[in-house]
Amino acid sequence: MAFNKKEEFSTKEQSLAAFAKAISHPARIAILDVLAKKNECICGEIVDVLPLAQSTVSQHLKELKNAGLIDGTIDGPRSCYGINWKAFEKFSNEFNSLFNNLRVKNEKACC
Amino acid sequence: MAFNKKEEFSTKEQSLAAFAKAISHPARIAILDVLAKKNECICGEIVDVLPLAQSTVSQHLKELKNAGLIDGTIDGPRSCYGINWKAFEKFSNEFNSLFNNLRVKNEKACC
DNA sequence: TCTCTTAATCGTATATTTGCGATATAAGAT
DNA sequence: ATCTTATATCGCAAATATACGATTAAGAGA
Repeated sequence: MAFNKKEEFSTKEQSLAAFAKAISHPARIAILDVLAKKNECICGEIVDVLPLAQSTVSQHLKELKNAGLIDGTIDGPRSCYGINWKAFEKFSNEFNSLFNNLRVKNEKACC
Repeated sequence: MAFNKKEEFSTKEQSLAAFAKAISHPARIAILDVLAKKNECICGEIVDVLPLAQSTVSQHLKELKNAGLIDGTIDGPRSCYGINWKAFEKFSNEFNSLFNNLRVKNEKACC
């Protein structure tokens, strides 16, 4: 049981679900907000702003990184993060595609 | 530990995160797709289309319902589901607000 | 009434997520 | 060389999510 059946769905569905998952926690939305405001290159500043421990923030950053939404580069003793705008726009478009698709499909079915 | 710290974030962040969570599983995206295609009133048809057991589909439907994205009405021995387009548009707009907000904040920070 | 169909719910197993403290790592400062 | 600072990672605990089969509930039809 509890086998992972996610791969039985379409690639598009999986990709959208993965993106949604990446932003499915308020902490990660807050992180994106901080990164957008400061343009790039913030590290422990995020920890100061969020009500979470450093290790927890680090974990959330890792997830955003894995999802491709942010980039992280090591800059001396600290880490520099920034939004990957290219990936961000891609996802934003995919989202709107999904929304529009649902609307269009419904219009066709309706009348 | 593992205390839920979600409520320490802003209402907007929580609400967006909750919506993202609702569509963070391919099965739930697939369900929305089916509901859009058939306009409304589908029940066990979803089970036929998805590679999941009836009880699992029922659970996913419940989550979408809790998130407010779909409505379910009992129609005799069967259940009738449909997308709650009002809520859907609300979320769609909130999403685009988030995306635009991040873009604007970044432009200001940039130069 | 009894049966069939449809769907929700319960119980259970397993997997994943969330969170923290402690520890490791790595670069800069002293 | 050692100390400090910044972050990542490890190990753990608790909570949530995912999935299924079995059971329940409720209307439809014989």
